[in-house]
Order: sequence, then structure tokens, then C-alpha cells
Amino acid sequence: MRLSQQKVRTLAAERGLKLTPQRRAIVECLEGAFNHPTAEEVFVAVNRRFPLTSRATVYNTLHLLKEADLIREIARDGVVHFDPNLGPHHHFICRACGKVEDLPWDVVKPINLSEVAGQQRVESFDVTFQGVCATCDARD
Amino acid sequence: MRLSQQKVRTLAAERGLKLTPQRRAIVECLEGAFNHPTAEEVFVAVNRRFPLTSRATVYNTLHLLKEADLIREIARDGVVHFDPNLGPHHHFICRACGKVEDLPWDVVKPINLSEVAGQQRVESFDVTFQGVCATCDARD
DNA sequence: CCCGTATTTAGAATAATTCTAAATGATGTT
DNA sequence: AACATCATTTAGAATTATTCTAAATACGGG
Repeated sequence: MRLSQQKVRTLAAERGLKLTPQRRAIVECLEGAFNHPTAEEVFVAVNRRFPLTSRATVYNTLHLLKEADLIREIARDGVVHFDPNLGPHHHFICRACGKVEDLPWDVVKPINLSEVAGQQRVESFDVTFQGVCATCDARD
Repeated sequence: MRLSQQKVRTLAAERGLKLTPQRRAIVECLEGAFNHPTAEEVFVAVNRRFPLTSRATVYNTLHLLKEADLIREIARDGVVHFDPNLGPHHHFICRACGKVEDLPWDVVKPINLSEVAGQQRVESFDVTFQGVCATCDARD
């Protein structure tokens, strides 16, 4: 239920992609990240171990993983975060510090997509909760 | 239940803000917009009537209106849209053309915010549905 | 070990937004 | 109606985020 090197190996095999050290480093960084990093944060983290990784490679790989549904993208106020947690869940964003946290799937009662009437073909949905996180709440 | 000049007049009075022609033009543009425009689209629309309005003014005013909860901001894949519809509702975003549409509030069963457990102080939530809009669906 | 081709790179290009400092103008006061 | 004040506007520079480019590199099958 989470991005892993194994899943990426399978993807690479299926699509004829190459497993470069850069890609492995990016995946490794995301695997262990529970803080929903931005592209820039991934770039910095990867460059600590792999000093010459370019931004282009980070962006390319993030897009690749997203296309393959191995990571999710969370945008808020124009800030884009990435999430390696593939299990169904929702997000909470702190309006004070911008931190993203996961919330359990069942806090929202089931939604039957076919009942979301309209002309559209609805395929998925996601819920974002806003408020103040514990840390920021304590700081006031 | 919608942004209006009247609401902005009240806001201006309360906060000592000045009602400049530029601000009125921006509000007028948003009032009549049901297409969730981006900042750039507002800029272009306002400049049709008011040729020398700068981007800075458009951004400043949009931030002001957002702070005052007179418009909502909708971000998806790093693209930011603005919504003058203040009534409770959800959004649908077409993955093909990026168009944003409103969906009625009651397609989601009520969520009791105080029951959304965790350390956080949860204040609000919103739901974004994804899929293909009627226009794009017909085009395939 | 070689080859073909996907990938990586640094930096330039683009896009979105914010900043700056000077010029302007809305509004309460006289 | 003219004034003074202070918020606002402006053009363009600066910043930030992301994408593009074309040349150099390096997976991984054979």
C-alpha cells in the first residue's frame, strides 16, 4: 500500500524503463518520507547522497511515478506535495505551517460516484481537511 | 451566497480599504464569472475594460478577497482558480481540459468535523471530484 | 563487452507570483 | 472644493516553480 523499490522494478520491467541510481535514490527518499515532500525537498534530499542529480531528473521521475499511480500529488495554494502512501486516505493541511498529514479513509462516509449526478463522468474524488495542526495549535 | 460589490463595500468600510475602480472592475469580473477563472484570466478580462491594470493589483485584490472569505481558491496540479460562489458546494475538475465545475453540497453525506479524530483542530474540508467533463467525453 | 536507446545533465526558457519604489488617487477633514 | 494622508497602483525587476534543450552518459539485453 506504499511506493517501494519492488513496485518500481515491476513498472520498469513492464514499460522498458531503466533503473538508474538516480531513480532508485528518488524512490528511496519517497519510500521513507511521511511528510509529503515537495519536488524541491526531494531534490535536496536526493542530492545529499547523490550530489549531481539535476532538478529535471527529479521532476521527470516524479511525473513518471505519478503517471503509474505509484505516488499521489497534493496541491494547495499552488504548492505541490507528493505522497507515497497508496492506500485510500484523506489529507489534512495546516493553514498555519502548510504541513500535510494523512487522515484515515473512514472519516468520510462512502460516496457512490455513480450517484454524483451531472453530465460528467466522475472517476474519483479526494477530500482535504483544513485547520491548525497540533504543533501550531500549541504554539499560540 | 456570492461575491458582490455590496459585500466588498461592507468589507472596505470595516477594514478602511479604498474602493478603487480597479478593485470594482475585478469584483465585477468575478461576480459574473461561473467558470472559475485563474489570476491571469481575471487580469485579461479586467484589462479589456481597464487597459492599464497591473498584474500586481489583480493578485493583491484576489488575496484580499480570499482573506476576507469573499472568494475561494481551488488548486489542482499547481493551477490556481478562483471561485466567487460562496455557498457550500464541491468541485469537479476535468482531467482532460482542466475545467472546474460546481457540484451540489449534498452529494457528500454530512461530515462531523469534531469526529475527524487526530491531534489537529479541523475547521473545514472540501471535496474535489475528478473525471471527464461532458464536452471532453463527447469529443472522444 | 557492445550497442541502441532511454536517461541525465547544466543551464536556458517559460510561467506564475511577489516585490519594489515612485507616482497616483480615494476619502475624511476643513 | 481644496487638502493632506495614507492606501493603492504601476511597470518592471526579482523570485520561485517547472519545463525544455541538446549534448553527454550509462542501463541492460544480446
